[in-house]
Amino acid sequence: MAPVGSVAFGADDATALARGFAALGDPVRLHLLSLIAAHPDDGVCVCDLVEPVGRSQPTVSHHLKVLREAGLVVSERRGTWAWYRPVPERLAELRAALR
Amino acid sequence: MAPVGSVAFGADDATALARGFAALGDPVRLHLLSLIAAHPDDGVCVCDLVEPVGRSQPTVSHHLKVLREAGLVVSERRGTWAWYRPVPERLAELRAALR
DNA sequence: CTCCTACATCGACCGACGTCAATCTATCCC
DNA sequence: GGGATAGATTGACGTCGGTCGATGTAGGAG
Repeated sequence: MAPVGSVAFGADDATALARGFAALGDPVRLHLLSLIAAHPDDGVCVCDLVEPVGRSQPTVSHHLKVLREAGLVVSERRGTWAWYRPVPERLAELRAALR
Repeated sequence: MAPVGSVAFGADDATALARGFAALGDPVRLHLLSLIAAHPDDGVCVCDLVEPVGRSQPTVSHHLKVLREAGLVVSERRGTWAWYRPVPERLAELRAALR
């Protein structure tokens, strides 16, 4: 992925990157991501995310969807519960763009 | 600044970080920043930014203001023209948060 | 099958955002 | 001063995004 400092900067790259950064551009989502990234291996149950961020369950679900569609996290169903894990490659991708 | 993966994640930190990432969450601003960051030393004249991004002059001015208020760039007047330079420390700050 | 729980989706509200035309401000040149 | 140019600001418009209550869906327990 082309870094921000690159002279050549395609519109496609910009859109893809912007999508990722936009997902990080909300305090609640940043908080959610920090909670999820704190458990990279086993992941985190959604039931443990609602209370810490102080938002309603639908709102949390909405933000998780944004993070999912931005490729920053992945979800997995374990019985009744949904578990979320971070996608470190995507984080590295965005980090690499900030050079 | 606390990384995303940190357990302790203050609301203030989250807001400050989100502000920065939100500024990066738009293709036009990402494009502008890439053009500005391509000349870290002398900076770039606004007159050389309008045409490449394909937006009106007021729109470009608006996006530059967002980047400025997010701390990602600084502006300086040189006679009739305004020159913008990147703030690498701020970029590093955001990059460091993505760990 | 029925009830309960966990999570997603829907609908609505409202404020924020991207965009441009028009205008204002400041600087330069004559 | 007067005119020209660069850039910021304003105002308006349409869209997007965050939020919640209500509802839908799927799995577990009995």
